[in-house]
Amino acid sequence: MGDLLTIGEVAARTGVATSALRFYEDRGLIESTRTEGNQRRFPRSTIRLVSVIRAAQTLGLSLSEIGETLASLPQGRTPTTGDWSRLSRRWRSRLDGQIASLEALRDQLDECIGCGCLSLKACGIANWGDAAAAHGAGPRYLLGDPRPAG
Amino acid sequence: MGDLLTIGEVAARTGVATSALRFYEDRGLIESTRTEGNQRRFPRSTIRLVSVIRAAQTLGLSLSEIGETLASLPQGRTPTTGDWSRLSRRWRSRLDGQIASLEALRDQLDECIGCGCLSLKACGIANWGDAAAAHGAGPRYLLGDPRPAG
DNA sequence: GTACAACTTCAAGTAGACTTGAAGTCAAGT
DNA sequence: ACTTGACTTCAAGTCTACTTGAAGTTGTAC
Repeated sequence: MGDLLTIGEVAARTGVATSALRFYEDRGLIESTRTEGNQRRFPRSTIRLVSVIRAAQTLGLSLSEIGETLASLPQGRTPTTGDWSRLSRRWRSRLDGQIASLEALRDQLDECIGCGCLSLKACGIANWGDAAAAHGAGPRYLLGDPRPAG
Repeated sequence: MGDLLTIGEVAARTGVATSALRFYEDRGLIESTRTEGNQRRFPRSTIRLVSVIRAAQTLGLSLSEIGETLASLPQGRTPTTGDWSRLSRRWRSRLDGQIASLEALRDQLDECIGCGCLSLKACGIANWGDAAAAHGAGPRYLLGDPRPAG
């Protein structure tokens, strides 16, 4: 009723499971204070923060990347209008890059539809594989994984 | 030298690790014959097939989905020009959908850049979280996960 | 003052797509 | 023949992002 929310309230308002919220806290993405009885209490701003985290995930960012970005905000938390704007702009760039990747793939696919893929040398599909391989082995992120391997 | 390749040769030509190729075979995505000494020998067409598998992964398809699609090809393997065209067209649709999702997200982000995200009610960012939550819990696929949960 | 939902921690499980390692076999060059 | 690199199988490990379960504690409504 003050401006502190229980983990269940945050879960209800964000649609994110309490287990996920504890997980986020564990990873340093969100923070809480504790009651005398050791229960978590989150500031209201956590709701917005969780929304931002979910949005960033939709953009393909990993939790650790999101954490780094959030940690780089001036005071570490409770960002200002300008902070949000910068964040939005940064993610917008990433989004643009992803869209561009997909469009390139679409163009290749269009060529492929035309050629029927019977000539490996002529068809772009052969190069898709090569391009993907250039990123090295390991778990693969979607959309031409712009992330470094580390 | 004939038209049969060792697993190492397929790996070298596709950039996909031998362990991954064995994994694909295990999942029924590719097939091989065996030498008398029990070593795998792949037809040349496997190179193209692996390229297609990688491309499909870039589109966000899971290996099992890719397997289903490939299995639905007329004789199970060695597809014709028309088969590839149909595949390409199907995947092109998916690609278009993904691009549309990202563009929608970009539009929301643009609104957000304008509003500064200080008003939860007015800003689209609050709805990103809601939209994501609507997909339910569990491992999340990128790009508005168009896949069913099963 | 007690019932009961909601909370706590911690360990283990899940899914997808592989990789790594162990222990042994095959193929090709000299 | 023999070495050596490529191959074999199978089990277990890796990574991300969580979920599930067990066993116990807290907060609040009645």
